[in-house]
Parts: sequence; structure tokens; C-alpha cells
Amino acid sequence: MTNRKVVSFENIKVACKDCSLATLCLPMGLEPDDVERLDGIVKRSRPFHRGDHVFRESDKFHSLRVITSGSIKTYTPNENGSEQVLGFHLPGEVIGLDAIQNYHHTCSAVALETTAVCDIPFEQLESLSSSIPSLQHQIYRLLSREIGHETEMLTLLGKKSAEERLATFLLSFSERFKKRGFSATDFFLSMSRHEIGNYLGLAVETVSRLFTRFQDEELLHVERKHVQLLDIDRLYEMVHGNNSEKTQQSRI
Amino acid sequence: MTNRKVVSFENIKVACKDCSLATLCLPMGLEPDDVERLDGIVKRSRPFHRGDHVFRESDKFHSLRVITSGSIKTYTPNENGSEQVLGFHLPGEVIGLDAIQNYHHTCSAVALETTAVCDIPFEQLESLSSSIPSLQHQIYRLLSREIGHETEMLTLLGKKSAEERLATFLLSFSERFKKRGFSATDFFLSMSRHEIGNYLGLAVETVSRLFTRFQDEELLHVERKHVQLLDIDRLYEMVHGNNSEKTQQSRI
DNA sequence: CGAGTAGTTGACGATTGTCAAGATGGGTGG
DNA sequence: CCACCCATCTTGACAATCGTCAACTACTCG
Repeated sequence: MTNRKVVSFENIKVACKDCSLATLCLPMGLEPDDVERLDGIVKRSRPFHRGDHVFRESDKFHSLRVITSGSIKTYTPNENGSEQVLGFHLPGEVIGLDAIQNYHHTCSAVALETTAVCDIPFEQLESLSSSIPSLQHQIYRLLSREIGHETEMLTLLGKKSAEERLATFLLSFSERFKKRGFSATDFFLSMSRHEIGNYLGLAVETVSRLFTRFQDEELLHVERKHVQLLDIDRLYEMVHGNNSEKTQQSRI
Repeated sequence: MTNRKVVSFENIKVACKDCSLATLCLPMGLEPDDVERLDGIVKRSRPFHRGDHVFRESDKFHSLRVITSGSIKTYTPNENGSEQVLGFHLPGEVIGLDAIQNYHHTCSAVALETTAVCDIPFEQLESLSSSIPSLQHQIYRLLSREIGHETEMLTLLGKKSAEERLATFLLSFSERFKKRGFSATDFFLSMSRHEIGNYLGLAVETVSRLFTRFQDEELLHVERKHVQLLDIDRLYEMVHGNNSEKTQQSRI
């Protein structure tokens, strides 16, 4: 049922400075001793293959997971048996934060390709953070950052045009790849068109058509999952409405 | 520029058990002594009138705010000068959580009616939580809950039908009012149709038409801001697709 | 009481979803 | 190793929901 061997980020170990754990353990005055204590509770788990679940909705929660290579999709099963994609996560990103609330996962996480994660048992992290104020501070920030992400998504889905959504999506990946030391203009998307559409609130066909149109307009070159951005500036204008009043939004 | 005297929740002091501070200070094994220490840092600020800002985007962050009466809208100014409404907040809810990340507010908060809030200076809260593990735990949970809220909103905006969105919106308020000891079926919405539309990603006219249609279908009675839900069950079915396959969502 | 804002309603159009058919490619089994 | 098969993707035609524009009504507030 799970097909392995689909790779693209496999074997790429995140540089610590790019790992979101960096903001959680290294900088901001965490003493080397404390870093070591943190390292002490982190467990590296076996790699997941494409289609493997890292956790499922309503699983009991015990650990935060940090992606170290590969990519993960989080989603919630809908009433209708369908699903809502919540996010695509790259190396250095932490998943499972929503489960702290009552120790049950509220979404499922599945590997989009061969993926490695680190486990951080939350209870241990919690008690460790009690004795390391700077660690506590970093956890607060990490959670707050995730909340800030909500803002972006609401704005994305509130702003209507399909074109803007896909452009935003592509630029988001461009930026995130860049931050991780990969090319900002040449990358593989590990998720399907279906998943992109679901995430962006669009039909598959719309996503497909947009890719085609973007290519016709020489904004990018696309061949299945392989995307090459040819004109990031224009994509950026598309999103930030530089081009006159094209992006009107109901003002109040 | 600010018009005062629009009331509906004015002078309603939240019962502590309904205040979201409850999960932050009282239960889950927080000692009475510790509660007192927490109370010691909380400040009750002057009431805000309709249109007053509690904070603005890019303001320096110092305190979390807990609404004790009234209601607040959070929003981000868009590039275009327009805005994206992020949420409507009722007594007991905490705002400002997104600002922890880098001590700057990423959204603005404005009072929709006469509103009172408590200030919780975050640095003091943080150091207090270092010495009170159960307080630290509650803060983690509070932040996690907010992240969980993201899930709901993504699902709401991902599910396309305007009707479903408004129904979800109404049920959300129904539930939240109920939790606070008010009627679940008879309440005042303190925000404008514009703001509802912006929040739900719909045009004002669509919101207006839906209210009219819902009334025609005897789902509710509405007169401007005053809403009476007449058939919560049917609204619920509308949202949770009980009625056959009407609510299809792209499955993957 | 008057003016301006908020809300409602109607007509129309466009973006985007739906349905359907065809193309492409990867994985599996013979 | 090749070929078939199935899932994914693409493309087209059409329909419909929802946004836009516009006019009118009704509050609210000064």
C-alpha cells in the first residue's frame, strides 16, 4: 500500500542553524550544557516511507516531531470521508503542536516521501523547560509563531483569486527551500495536484490549469512535480497586488 | 470618529469558570497561593469604547489581554489598504498570543462595543510560569488551543459553500455564547455584515442574502444585529453534511 | 431633522467547480 | 525487461455560485 523510493529530500540532514530547533535550543542564550540536556531527550526515530503515518488524528500524544529530512502533510479527515489538508511541512519544522492541548492529536500526519523525524517527548521537554527559562521562552515563541501562521493562511484563503493563491503557495515553498539551503527557483513539490488544490481551497483542475497558464506566461516551467520559477518578481507582484488595483478586497 | 454607547455585553463580568484564564490559573492543580501570585501581575485596564484599539499591528508587545466583557475584532491591514478580519473575540478569550514570537503585534485589535480587558504583562507571566510548572503547562495548552483553532478556520474556508460558512459562523457564536451563560439561540452580533463577510471570505451582499434566505427558510429570525436561531439542528446538518452528499469536498 | 453609513435587493457577469474524456507516466507482474 | 494498468494530470465544455455594480431603504448619530 505504501510505495517507497520516492525521494527528493532524502538523506539531507538539516543544518542546525536552519532547523527550527535552532530557535528552540541553540541561540538566544541557551547554555551549551542546556543544549546537551535537550539533546538528551530527543530521539531519532526510524525513517518513514511515502504514505506512512507519523501519527493519526485521535492518537494519544506524547512527542513533538521535528522533520529532519523529507516532507509531511498534515490533514484532518472531514465528516464526509474526505479530508482537509492543513499544511505541508519541510525539514526543521515542528508538527504536533496542536496536540498539546489535551494530549490527543487533532490531525493526521503522513509522509509525502521518505522522511526522517526527531521525537521530542513533550512531558520531558516540559519539565526541562521548567528548569531552563530560555528553553521555555523558545517554546513559547515556537507556539506563537505557529499561531502567526494562521494569520497568513486566513489572508490567503480570504483573498479570493485562484491565481494569487497558487502564486503565494509557490513563493512560500521557494522561500522555505531557500532558507534550507536549496534552490529558491528549482525544486520538486512532493505533493499531488489534488493535495495542493485541497490545501488552497481549489479544484484540481483549477490548479492544473493555473500551472499551465503560468507556464504559458513564462512565469515558470513545470513538469509534473518539478517546478522552476522563471520570474519570481512577477509572482510576487501577483500576490502583493503591485499591479494596480487588480487585487481588491472588501474593505470595511 | 469613535461612536460609543453601542452595547450588548457591557457590564457583564465573566464568571471565572468561563474565563479562559480559568484554564490558565485555577484548575489543574494550581495552588491557591499560586493563583494569588498570578492575580498579582494582572492589571485591569480602562474600558475601551467601540472603535478604540486595544493594540495595533507593529505595536510593541508587552501584555496578553483577556477580554472580560464586550467583544473585539482582530484584523491585519492588507497591502491594498483593505483588511483581513482574523477573528471575533468574546469574554474569556485571550488575544495577543501571536505577538510573543518577536514582541511585536502582527495584527490589530479593535473594540466592537464597550469592552473591558485584563492585561497580563507577558514577561512577568513568563518568569512566574518558570516557577509554577502547572502555570507553564496551562500556557502551553492555551497556545496549543489557539493553534487548534487554525484547523477549524482552514476547514471552514476550504469548504466552499457560502451557506456552510455562515451556518458554521452562527453555530460558533451560539456555542460560545452558551458557554458563557448566555442564550445559545438569541443573541446580538456586534460586528457588521462587512466584517462577517470579510471574515468568511464572502461579499457583504452574499452575507445579506444568506441571512434573508435563512430567515425565509425559517432557520432563524434576524433583525440587523439581533439573531434568533430557530432551527439549530438544521443549521448543524448544513455544516456537517448530514443531508446526503450535498457537501462534497475534493478527496485525494 | 438631516446626512451618511449600513444593509438589502436585483440584474448581470465571471471565475471557478463539475463532468467527461483523453494523455502521461510509473509501478507491477508476467 | 517489457508491457500493461491504474492513478495522476491535463484539457475542454458547460453550469452555477458568488462577486460586482447599482439603486434603494433604513438606521444611527450628530
